[in-house]
Order: sequence, then C-alpha cells, then structure tokens
Amino acid sequence: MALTIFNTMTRRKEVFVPLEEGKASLYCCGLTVYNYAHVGNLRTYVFEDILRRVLRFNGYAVLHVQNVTDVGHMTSDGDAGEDKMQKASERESKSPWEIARFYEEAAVRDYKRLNIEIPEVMPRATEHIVEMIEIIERLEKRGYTYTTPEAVYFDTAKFPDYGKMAQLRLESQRTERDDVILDETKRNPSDFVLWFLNKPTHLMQWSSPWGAGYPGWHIECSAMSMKYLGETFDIHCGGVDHIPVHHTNEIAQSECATGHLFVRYWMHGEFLLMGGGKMSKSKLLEMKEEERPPSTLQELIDRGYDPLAYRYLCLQAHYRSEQNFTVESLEAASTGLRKIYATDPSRDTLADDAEAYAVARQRVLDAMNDDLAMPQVVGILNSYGSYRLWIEFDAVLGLDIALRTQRAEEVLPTSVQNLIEARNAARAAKNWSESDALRVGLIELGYDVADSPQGTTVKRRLL
RNA sequence: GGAGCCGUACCCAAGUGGCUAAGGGAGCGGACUGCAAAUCCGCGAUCCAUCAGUUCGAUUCUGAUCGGCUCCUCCA
Repeated sequence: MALTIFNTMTRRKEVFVPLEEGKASLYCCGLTVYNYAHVGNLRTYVFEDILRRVLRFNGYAVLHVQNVTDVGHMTSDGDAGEDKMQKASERESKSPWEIARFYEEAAVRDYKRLNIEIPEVMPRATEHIVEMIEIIERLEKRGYTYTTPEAVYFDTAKFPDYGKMAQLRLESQRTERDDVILDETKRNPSDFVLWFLNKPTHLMQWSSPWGAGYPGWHIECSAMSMKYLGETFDIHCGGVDHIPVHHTNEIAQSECATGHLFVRYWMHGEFLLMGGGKMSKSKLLEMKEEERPPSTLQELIDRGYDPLAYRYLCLQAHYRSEQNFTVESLEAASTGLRKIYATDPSRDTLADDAEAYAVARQRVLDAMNDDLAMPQVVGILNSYGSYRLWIEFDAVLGLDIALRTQRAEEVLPTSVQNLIEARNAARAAKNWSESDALRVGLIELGYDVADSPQGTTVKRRLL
C-alpha cells in the first residue's frame, strides 16, 4: 500500500506524492522556548517524529525543518497582551536570549530521551529577521500590506482564498467575546501583524524599512520554511490549534508573496487531554495529587517512569484523535512496554516462516501507511509477539527494543552477586524469612528475582 | 454568537454498512514458585451515549436529544 496521509486542506486521505522523487520536505511548527515543553507539546513532536520515520521507511530521503520561536510576541495584535518571552525573562531575571537558549537546550534533551530524531535544520527566528523582512517587502510591493502606527499589517481582504484550509466564514468570525482586545487600527478583524512598530517596552528590537520593531508571529515560519525547503514544499505539520490562525496566516502571506502554492500536504496533530480537557495549569492544580499526571518529561522521569513509556503511550492513540493522559494510562503503557522488552527471540515462530512473516509484515506496513495508523500497528505487533517483527518496525516505533532486550544480558555487580549467593544459601537451608529479606533487598536495588527448577535468575528491571 | 470534533468493556484505545467489535493495562482462573515477583496459558463488551429514521441489514449513514471537548485570542 502506498503511503497515504490525511491532508487538512482537502480533509481527505491522499496518496503521498512528493514534489521531487525520492525526497520528502517536511516543516514542523515547533518549539516555543519560554518554558519547558509539556507532555502535550511532546505528543505532537512524537507524531512528527513518527511521520519522518514512516517517510524514511518508505524510502524517502527526509529533509525535516523545525523552527525555534525565540522571539516573543504580544498576546493580542494590539499592545495590551502579555509577551511570554518577556514574562519569562522577568520571572527568571535573564535576557530573552538566555531564556530562549536555555529552553531550547531543554527541549533537545527531551527529544533525545524520547528518541525523537533531531530535525536536520532547527532555524531560530531571531537569526532570520532579514529573510522575514524580505517577505514583508515582497508583500508590500504586491500591495498586500498597509501600515499603521501599531504595525505593518497583512490585508486579508486582498486574498480571496483566505481561511480556505480552516473553512473559516469570515463574516461570522466577528468575535462577541469581551475578553478579546481589538486593535482599532486594523481594517478587518482577520488582518494580522507582519511587523510590530512603536513598541518601546519590547526587549527584542530590530531595525526595518518601516522602523524599529519586531516580527509578527506568523512570518517566521514562512521565511524559514521557504528558505530551507523552497517556496513550495511537501508537508507542513503542527498542532490542530494552528489551523485557524497561524497556518491560515502562513498560507496567506506565503502564497501572496510568491504567487504560487506554499504547501502540498498539511498535517495536524490532535491534543493531549488531561482531566477531560486541554491541559492547563489551573486544571492541573485542581486535580488530586495521586490523579495528576506529570506535565513535563522531567517530572515524568522523576516520578519513576521511562520516557519511552510515554512514547509508547502516544503510539497507542491515532494522531488525529484527542488522547486522554492519565496516571493510569501511563502505568498501562509502562507495563505494556516492559512486556514488549520481555519478548523472547528464541520463541519467535514467525521469524522462521518466511511466508507467514511476509504476510505479517505487510499487515503492519499497510496499517502504518494508512495515515500513520500506529494504534493498529502496535495492536498487530502485539498480537504476533514476534521479536523479529518488533525489531524491524522499531525503526518507526523508536522504542529501543533491541537495545533494551540486550541489556538484560549484562554482568551483575559483585554486590548484587553477593546478595544472590547469600540468598541461595538461605534457600538451601530453607531459611525462608532470611531468603525473603534478601529478595526484598534485591528488588529495592532494581532487580527481578525468579526462582525456577533451573535455579535462580536475577535480572535488572528495565522499566 | 459562529465553526468543528467526540461519546466503544473498569481504564487507555482501534475499527467496520453484514464473517467471532483490534490491541494494551487492570481484574479473574491456571501453570511456574517454599511463598512471591516476573513470565507464560486461558477468560472478558449479544454490544459500540440515548431516541428515531434510511436500509434486507447500522456501532458504522441521516436527524434529534443528552453529555464532553476544541477553535474563533498566545497556544502542540
């Protein structure tokens, strides 16, 4: 089965045909570096990692770009909102640049722990101001902009296809809510900022043809994606929340600047839910201690979970479905992954039957290529329980199966050996209380103890 | 006010107009063990929120109702 992916633009599954044979260009809206990535962010990055691995499994050379948003932007298009970079900067008494680097490094660390492959290019917004200005100039030349004392705006009325992907009906988009601050200098509510002007309190400032200021939020993705992937490229990813605003605006400014198609396939990852809704600080605080799932990868690790258990959990829900994240589901994933690691290569009957193996392999491949149906992939793999099959598809799953199963062969430290000897002696003497106490000691050190007719085996716990 | 999504066993979660509604975890039964843990084997929804309708036949299509969520505002 040819690789098929769901394109948000057409709302249909489409066969993936790249622009250039054998190559796949991929841009993922990425890191905002004013705080640690939370597990919800990470779910989306895991999805994108699976996508790049599936593309490669299908033989494509992948060029994957993920931006680093290190410019803070105002919450609203006006001047009244809070800027998250600036806020973090004040909170931690560091410059915005230091904040950005710090959290960028933290994110890369999370990536590695989750076996998320580092994208080939991770451009920083602050290092591409020139490219952004160039695009705004192109837009200006073509008559798509207007300038007020507040900012240079994109005039959405000039782009008839505006809001096409999000299926926005602009006439009914007029917000009724009073918590949204409107910028009175805008011509249309949907117009958005390309370049902010006259914001003296903003810490990051650059000079531009329109005056000192800083870029609007959306322009960085247009500038950096086109710089590294070309004016038209294959796949653009992000969270579903980006569909109505961010990606809608990216399409508008990119296509108006170049005059042709920006992205061929749009893919969006759904949200991770906590406590029945999108995760938020207030919601987390409302939850009881024992029911509150970890919200960052570090917290997850501190609470004794393996990062790959979280990755495995992500694989068990489809990327286009919301996923409930609970302590219980994380526990379940953890146990499930441990059992995968316990798969016995010597009992792999499927591996010896070439025909049956080919059938099984094809089933998995078909599921994987059907819009990344990873829950089905995992389901099929679990039902076969074939070590060889797990290993082959671990190239996509990224669960370190070969590595972890081999680790069980390692030599035990002498302190552990001594405990085992002592316990064996106690067992020979049928001194069960002593034997049990020694076993507790071994378990506390992180070892599994198993007594069988063939003797006692002790293995380090993997998860 | 507008747009859209979802509701499958105790939990997480696939799926299909009609063969036995995946898979995982928990639970239960058994094997193993001195007892355990781990592991292995077996069991689990006559039913897919509710109510109508379309259909020879619907969990899967349509409509309504109830419940939950998301977006329209920075957001994965």
